[in-house]
Amino acid sequence: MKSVASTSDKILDVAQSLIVAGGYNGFSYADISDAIGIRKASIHHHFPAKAELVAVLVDRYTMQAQAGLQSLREQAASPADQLQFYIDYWRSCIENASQPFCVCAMLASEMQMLPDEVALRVRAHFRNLAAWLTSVLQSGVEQGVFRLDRRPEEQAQMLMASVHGAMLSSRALGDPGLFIAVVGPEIARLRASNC
Amino acid sequence: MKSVASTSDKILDVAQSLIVAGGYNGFSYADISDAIGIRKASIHHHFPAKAELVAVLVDRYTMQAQAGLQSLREQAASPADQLQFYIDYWRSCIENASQPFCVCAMLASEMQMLPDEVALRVRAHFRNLAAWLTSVLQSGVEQGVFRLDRRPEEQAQMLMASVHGAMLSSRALGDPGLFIAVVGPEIARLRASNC
DNA sequence: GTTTGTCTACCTACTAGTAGGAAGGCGAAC
DNA sequence: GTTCGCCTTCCTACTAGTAGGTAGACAAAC
Repeated sequence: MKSVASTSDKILDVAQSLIVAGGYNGFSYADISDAIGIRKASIHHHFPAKAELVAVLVDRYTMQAQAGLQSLREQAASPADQLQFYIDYWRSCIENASQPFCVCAMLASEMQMLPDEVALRVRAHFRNLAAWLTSVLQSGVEQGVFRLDRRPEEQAQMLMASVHGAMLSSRALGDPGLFIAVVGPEIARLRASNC
Repeated sequence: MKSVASTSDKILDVAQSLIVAGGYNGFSYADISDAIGIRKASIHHHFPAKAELVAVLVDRYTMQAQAGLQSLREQAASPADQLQFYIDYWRSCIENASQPFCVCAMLASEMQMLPDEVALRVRAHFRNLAAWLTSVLQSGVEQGVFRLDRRPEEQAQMLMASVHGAMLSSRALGDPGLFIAVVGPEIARLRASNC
């Protein structure tokens, strides 16, 4: 329990923001070295190979995300609030530019050339997120706050795609507000579908 | 009017499929060299710098896309069919793996580290596509085949995000069928919103 | 006294890009 | 109708710089 982040955490932090910016091939050990003032060889001491570094990074990211989503499920009053908190999290990440893209979404776009150990973990994150969204939607239906016109699994996939697509449009068009303009109506529709 | 593709077209073709697979930093002149059996220096003769190659590639892609979308507008009977043809195009690209991702969507994810000349063109493609979708939705509303609960521009952004997000999920989960499973219901909803 | 973390110094392979020349097509001058 | 110069295309051979990764020394901490 140190007061400052450990070197390996600092390495992962920097690597993560570099991946968010430019993907797997968009950063090098030299970039990390420059950013935190440590020699390249020292990074290799903590993470012998690049694929391993990114695999550990994705593991950490997935665990953080799972923990965050799990606590959302436990703390937020209704499934509608849980969904709202989830997209609000990303809205703030994008609007204050602290993390304008999901690491796993970034890596997923490069799926075809990712080392296996990384690709498997990225795929797992997508499955986890889809499962979480499905479970939230399912609960919402049971509690009568959502009215879906598709099975919860399908609706969850649609929602996840919308979130990632909104991140991409937001980035492509350089308009942080576009994220919520796209995702907002999408979740509003789940609640208001009272035909 | 040659029977075979010119060298520069072959270079662009190969570069495009390499970008679709791994993005801007995911290919090199050596990769193209290997693929079409020409020396690296010869590629530099046609495209002196990498940024220029990709800029020309995006220009070509955008022009092809614009031409295709334009002819869709002119040929397909109703706006609903136009939309259906559009997503059917991508469905077949993804299912037969001929082009499992949009070049500009791929590049958009790397926006932050793209050379300006490329980034500007990618952004233009997003604007063009959004404008086309807006115009199709608008016509659909006027002809009474669509019933939107948002302004056409907003609905177009939502649809575009859905398409790109569906491509990403499809790739991340290695499930080509997921694309249509996500996008299909999304456009079905535009037609069936007869509350 | 071994483990941990960092360093300097190095390696090989690859990156984008350049210099300069050979081979051939083509139109004009003689 | 052949020679001339220009242009295009491709080549070999090279550059400077960067990629991921390694070997081994050193100091502090356990």
